[in-house]
Amino acid sequence: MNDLHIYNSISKKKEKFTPIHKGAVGMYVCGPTVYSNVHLGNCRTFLSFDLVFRYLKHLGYKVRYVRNITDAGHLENDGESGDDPILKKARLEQLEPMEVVQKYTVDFHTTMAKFNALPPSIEPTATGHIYEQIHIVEKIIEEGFAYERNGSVYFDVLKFNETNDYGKLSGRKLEDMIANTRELAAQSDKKNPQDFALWKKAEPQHIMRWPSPWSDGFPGWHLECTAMSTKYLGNNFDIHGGGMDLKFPHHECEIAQAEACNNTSPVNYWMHANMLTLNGKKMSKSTGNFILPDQMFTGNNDILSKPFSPTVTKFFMYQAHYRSILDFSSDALEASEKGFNRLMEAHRILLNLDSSDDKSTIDIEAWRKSCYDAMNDDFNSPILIAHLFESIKFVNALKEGKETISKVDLELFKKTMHDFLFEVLGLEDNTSDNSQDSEKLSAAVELLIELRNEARADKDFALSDKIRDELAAKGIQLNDGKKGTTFSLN
RNA sequence: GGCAUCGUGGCCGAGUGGCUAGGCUCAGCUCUGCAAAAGCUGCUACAGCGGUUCGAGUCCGCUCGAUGCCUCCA
Repeated sequence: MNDLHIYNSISKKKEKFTPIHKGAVGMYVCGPTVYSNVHLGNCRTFLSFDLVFRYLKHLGYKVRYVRNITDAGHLENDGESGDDPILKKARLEQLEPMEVVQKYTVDFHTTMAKFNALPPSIEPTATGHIYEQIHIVEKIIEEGFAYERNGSVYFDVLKFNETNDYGKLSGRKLEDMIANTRELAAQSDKKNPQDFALWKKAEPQHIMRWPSPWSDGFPGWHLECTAMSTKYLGNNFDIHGGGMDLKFPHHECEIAQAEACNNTSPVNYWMHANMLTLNGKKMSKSTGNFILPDQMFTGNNDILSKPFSPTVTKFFMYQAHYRSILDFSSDALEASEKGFNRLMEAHRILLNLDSSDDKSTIDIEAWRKSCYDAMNDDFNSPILIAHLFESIKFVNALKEGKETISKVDLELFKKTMHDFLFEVLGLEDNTSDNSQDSEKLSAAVELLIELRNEARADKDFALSDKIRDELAAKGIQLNDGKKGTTFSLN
């Protein structure tokens, strides 16, 4: 079916992808914490995994894609006085915590829809899986890898590390971590600073709380992902993804929890998407160094020279590999937009091409293979896009009759282009919508083109240039070609 | 301080040790009444220093610089 290789963060190597169950893939991706609008950096990660999801499906796999919504309680810091960002926001906006969660979950969904990202197969919430999380804590205690203190339960990292390897994902050694611990005077219930909370007792003012065998409280941050991934995908599943910044401690803790609980390594392929930077620094909610998707789409921001559509933004992101840091700038986006428009124009020309020959003078099969080779090499979308650009040369040569193509090859060409542009990359050609309004506009502009051509025939260039320039000023550009004049909207 | 990643031509950005990535910009040409659009052609770079090798952007070492994680973050 394929020769897909995936870079596995835990082995730091590209490995041939072999799913646990033939023909099916289980994939879990850490979703957003819904206490504010998702910013563009958040979106990049989800779009990276949308590409993975789409390509796996395109290859014919039956994919169960689980992406959680974190709607409860992890703490801003691990100290006793930690604040839950959702609660904090609820106070700030004078809303019930679940109103905050609802508001930003909706925002997340509408934003991802604008990017034409596919919804996951299952989108579970932390608050919907309290029972499962409590159950895991009980099991970890039973296995002897957790202890209870004053109503809270902590994972015993040192104990775990005696029999397992804590730090194998992030490449850390526990002894180094201990050596580098800055002794913060905070009076903690933890035995060791490296331990992390599985269950936290709620302070009286903490609204989001659930009963448990240890206290009225809330689950630790890392726990929900273990609970929900294993519930829906099994104790051992194929792919776990997330942002690079979650590698440590979040994913490390997930491995520890799952191994402590189920005595098996939870994930076969760990994938980490790299950061989107702004001014050379990671986009981040807490530092304020970010741009919101809607600010991009409307142009309502101080960073960019003009608005950019969701599909252009996505195309820009896919021109870099998901494991590379990508810096965000107006120049880079404008370059992408021009390239994107050229690609879409070529695709429209391709759709109107006919086969006039039995023989092909271009090797579509080889080109098609190079597209798959690119994606099979750890989802290398920039290489794929380079090949798509290469095909523009074919399209133009065919259009001008410099090359020929057989009927079979032409169909294959069209299908391959369509598949990669729209199914795999999930782009949208929004430059040519066929709404009724655009048909009326088209009729009007066609009339002006006709009048202009009459003026040109009469050598009345003052008039013909006026029509051309005035339309251009309105964002309607006339394109004079050999076969007549067409127009495009800017 | 610890762990890790990265440093590619004017800009963005791929690169499995040996063959032109690609996009944007720019220049020339074709087309055009002139333009624009489109097309074609051109632009050989890999932070620095040393090493391995017949051969290194690609491997190793050092130096410089940047970033990420080590506290919530995609």
